[in-house]
Amino acid sequence: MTSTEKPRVRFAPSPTGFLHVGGARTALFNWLFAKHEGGTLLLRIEDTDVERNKPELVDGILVALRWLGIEWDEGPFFQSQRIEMYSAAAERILASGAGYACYCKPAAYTGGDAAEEREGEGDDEGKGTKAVACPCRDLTSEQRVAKEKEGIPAAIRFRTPRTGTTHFEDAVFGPRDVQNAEIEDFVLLRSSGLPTYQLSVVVDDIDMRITHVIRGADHLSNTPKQVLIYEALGAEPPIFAHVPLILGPDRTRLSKRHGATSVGSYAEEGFLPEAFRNFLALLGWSSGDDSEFMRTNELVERFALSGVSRTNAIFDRAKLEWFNTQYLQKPPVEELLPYVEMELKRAGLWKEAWATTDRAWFAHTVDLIRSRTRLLGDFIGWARAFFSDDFEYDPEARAKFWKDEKLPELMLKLTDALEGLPEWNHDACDAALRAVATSEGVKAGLLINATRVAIVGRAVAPPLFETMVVLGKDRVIARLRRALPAISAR
RNA sequence: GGCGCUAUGGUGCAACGGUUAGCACGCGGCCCUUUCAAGGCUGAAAUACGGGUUCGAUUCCCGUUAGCGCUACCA
Repeated sequence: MTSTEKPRVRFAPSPTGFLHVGGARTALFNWLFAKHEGGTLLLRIEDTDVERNKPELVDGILVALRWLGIEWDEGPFFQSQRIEMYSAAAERILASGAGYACYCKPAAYTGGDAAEEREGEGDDEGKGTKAVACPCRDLTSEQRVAKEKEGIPAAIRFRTPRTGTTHFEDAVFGPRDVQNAEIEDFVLLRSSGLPTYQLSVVVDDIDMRITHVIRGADHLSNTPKQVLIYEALGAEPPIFAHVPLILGPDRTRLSKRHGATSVGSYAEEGFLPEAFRNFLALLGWSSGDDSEFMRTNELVERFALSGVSRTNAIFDRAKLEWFNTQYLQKPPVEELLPYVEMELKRAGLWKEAWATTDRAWFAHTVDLIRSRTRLLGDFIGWARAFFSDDFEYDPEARAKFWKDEKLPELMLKLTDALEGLPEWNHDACDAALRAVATSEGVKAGLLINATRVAIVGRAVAPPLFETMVVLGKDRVIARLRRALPAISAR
């Protein structure tokens, strides 16, 4: 890469049906880096594994990326449609002598068992040895011809140098030198003709002129193999940036056991994309100072690979929720309106007027409610009564605030007093209620709390008088009268 | 097993040889108060362990331990 060139990065997930939070963070870092540098982000689907090569498994990833607001400039490209390139590259490596045909039968990986088996057998030898080369490495041409005649399908392996070291630069982990003796003769092209990850990733990154490979640290150990391929192909390796992994609360890799692990599930739960982004950005990266709440433009402005940490991070849902609360409450309400609209539509509560004639009311109401929300679902949850007359009284709220025996009588008086109000605003309601409390010799809080339950059905809600104004006189009076029997019944 | 990476409160990050080790989430308390939030103040809480190097180590080096990753004809 020449210094005048703008960086080109890529996000290259394999199709798993959904976007994992770890993948989302990798995508985010790539995106932030590209935006910050004025570079280009490509999306590439790594579907060379036939079992994962299903179109429907890609959709979930695209949907999740769009939800996150991560847009790519080129792609998506599908490796499954570029197969010829990989075999051509493998043939070139074979022809150059940097690779060789291997006729061994594939040793299928079976998880921990295989590893244990390998340990178990040959206790005396083989233990603690360096990477062993496949016997096919040194086949004579006659032997090779014989194998071919037998019709044994060949894979192409890389002929790793037995000596020397392989070097590469990692923007996060620094310069790295690995002993070639530690690197086995890995497979480039499977006997099926399909490439392995090591090959396809390099061929594509060369072809797509990728300048910075930003990916999970789980790829760090295999990077030397890829550098070897770059060299065999006569290409300059990119700069690597391996970002630490995201772990579950038990410090193991994030998985279903830890609950929600796909970004789609957070979208459904009512998290805001920007809150999720901000939270994710801080998992393994910091701006250098103590800034945490950073709007997206600030994230883009401040993002740098030098701020990426080398230690694995644990996904902390409580902090995610805190971020969501911040993003629900701090930005201008207008930004929130579309999300609330979607939520209301989902619950079948949406009225078109709120987008037109009553837009001001809608904005004001959302503004009032959001001061005590944590998730978007709260708007149709405890705040349902702001948007619908069809709501229920929370049993706990009733038990707590409709307990006083004088309440039926008091509430009737209060309702009448409110109904007689010539003006309906915060102060008028406030004064009317306090007047009743004073003349009846009770604390205003008694009436305030009882009224809140009557008009919104909940013990937890925004300040009462503002709520009354937003709901309007007619509704408040109607709801108070409707609640009277229930209050009497307690 | 081999190779590698990492190691600051429960969690996420600061401090990149000299600070009373800072911030945020979470937790406790107080203030505010009309419920609940938000906000303000405040408390408890950390340099994994052992050796070096240095006038001085969270910081540099070595070892130990622990966690994680890789070690597939998965990606």
